[in-house]
Amino acid sequence: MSAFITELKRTHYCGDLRTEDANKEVILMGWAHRRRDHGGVIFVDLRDRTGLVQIVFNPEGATEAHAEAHRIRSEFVLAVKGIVNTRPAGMENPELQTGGIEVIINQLEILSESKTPPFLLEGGGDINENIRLRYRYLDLRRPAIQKNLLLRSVVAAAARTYLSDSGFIEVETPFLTKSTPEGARDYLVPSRINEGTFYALPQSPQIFKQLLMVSGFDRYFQIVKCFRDEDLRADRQPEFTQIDIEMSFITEDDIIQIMEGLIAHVFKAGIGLELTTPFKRIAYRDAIARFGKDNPDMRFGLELRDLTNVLKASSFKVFREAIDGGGCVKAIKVDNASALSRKDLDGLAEFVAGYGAKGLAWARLTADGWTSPIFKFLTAEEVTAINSLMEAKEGDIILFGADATKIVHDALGNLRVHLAKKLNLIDLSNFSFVWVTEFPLMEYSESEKRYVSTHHPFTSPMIEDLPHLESDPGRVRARAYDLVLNGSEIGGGSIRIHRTDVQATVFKALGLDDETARSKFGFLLEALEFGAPPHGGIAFGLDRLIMIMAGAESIRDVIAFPKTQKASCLMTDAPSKVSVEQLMELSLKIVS
RNA sequence: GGGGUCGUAGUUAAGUUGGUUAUAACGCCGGCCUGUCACGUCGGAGGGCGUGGGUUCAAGUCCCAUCGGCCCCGCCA
Repeated sequence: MSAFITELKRTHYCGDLRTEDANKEVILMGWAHRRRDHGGVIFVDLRDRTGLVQIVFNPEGATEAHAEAHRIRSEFVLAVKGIVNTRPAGMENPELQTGGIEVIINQLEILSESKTPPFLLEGGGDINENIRLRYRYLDLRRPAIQKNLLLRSVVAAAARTYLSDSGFIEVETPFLTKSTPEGARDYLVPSRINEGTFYALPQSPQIFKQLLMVSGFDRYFQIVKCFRDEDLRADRQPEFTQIDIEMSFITEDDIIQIMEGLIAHVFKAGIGLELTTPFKRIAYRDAIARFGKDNPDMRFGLELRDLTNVLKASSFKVFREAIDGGGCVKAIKVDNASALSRKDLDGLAEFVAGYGAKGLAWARLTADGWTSPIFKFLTAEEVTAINSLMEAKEGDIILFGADATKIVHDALGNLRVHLAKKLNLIDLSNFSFVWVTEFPLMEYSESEKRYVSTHHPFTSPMIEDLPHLESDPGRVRARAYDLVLNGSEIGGGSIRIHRTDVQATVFKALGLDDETARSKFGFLLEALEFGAPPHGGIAFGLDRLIMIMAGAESIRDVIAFPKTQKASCLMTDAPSKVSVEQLMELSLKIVS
């Protein structure tokens, strides 16, 4: 039996050895990735986080080590001592970084044995995710995931360096804080000491970072967990990490410039890519008009074009009713779309139905003109006008959305992305950044029958729109900006309100009366009365940023211990029931 | 709350219009093999088809319910 305690001290990592290390005596520690027993000589691929190296047990020489090596199985933990050997000519493995050498072992200690792993660690990601998540610690041994977490660490470190060097101070804000009425659903934590009351986990440190500006810290940052009790998606987890930033005495342009520097810095550090700054900018209004979304993916065309004007007088009922009802008709054009079959077009109609569109009219341009189910409903002039507006030519397909404006934008905006993926129109090596600006300050919520903040209630209105704040709140634009990367929102922020009177007006427009505003945000309103500097900030979603940098398909692949779509952890089995005693301490009772 | 999809040996999958002892590959166990690197080779073990009902002479295949994974809508200031 092995001692399970070794006198050996590691001298090298497995993946670091090169031909220059030939003839050195090395001591390695790692996991047996794979074993090839030839009856005589035994090869083992030894793995640690740096990679693989082949170790060799020869029957002559180190007899004891060779005998012990027969016991080695997958994922056994080994300590080995041996001599780095340049591989015999023709025996190099170009697939391995260490493929030029191998280590001839003269001492082996099995530090830990392993049960047969429930899945192979070398395959791709094609193992059922429930198995991977249940044995997450084994899944995390896979090089692909390790690489993602390493990238994450490098990017976080680079962000800290850049921000520290730019005069930002890292301050921690509380996790046990106060529930706020606006925004996402809070995760609640019952207070034992104060019976019947609850803390909320922060959706973001928003208010605290503003208070730090009032305190005069001038530049703050924090790489911090945030919590939102909402349903999950491929790019959304209930707990996620933000790079949270706030600055005083600045304007939008100052923030944007410094943040472009930050993003460029972390891309260089993380994946060695030199980004070109400044990034593009687009007003919210134009983003919606051209791309149907406020997070436009600008790596490809397929832009939306507005046909409402030329179809105003159309007798085609579907267009007519959409326009008369205050909606619009828009279209996107697919160049040389012969690849799109009739069946594909039906599939696209089904796709847009998911966004509330009642149908998807289309027209295929052939040598003889339009092939289209709606051709007979349109006049020759209308067809000509559409062709001209769409700049359509033979072989193209035009796809129409006619409905309430929001539905048209939703349907076509998402269809645009769907088509680009389907038709491989996206250059995956491209990183396309764009700042989206001039967001509406608030939007009318049908469900709540009132205006709600587009970002949050502390966002400053644009000065020139201030006069409309009470008369026409929907018209007021915000001093807010989102950073969009490849169609994904990776960050967002704003210049905040630093004047009590403006804040009060905004609360009022949001339907928050004085009393409610005082009880929810009294401390902030009060703080604004004690000399608040003009300030603003931004927060980046670190998980999403890493996801895009790593080319990961799921946010779970860049988080060490993620939750499933039902917000549970398959490894720890959280959330779980607690004892009656625990509930009693908290004065809680489960009623359902 | 809703839509879609998946669940068959440890893993990944196949399983025809319901029909005898449920296939394969990899992995695992054992034998042989001194140069492989997804080693090779010979042999072997291993599941009753997520769970619970139902239809039927007969269910992995059909129906209902339920649990779980994934994708999406709603939701995510």
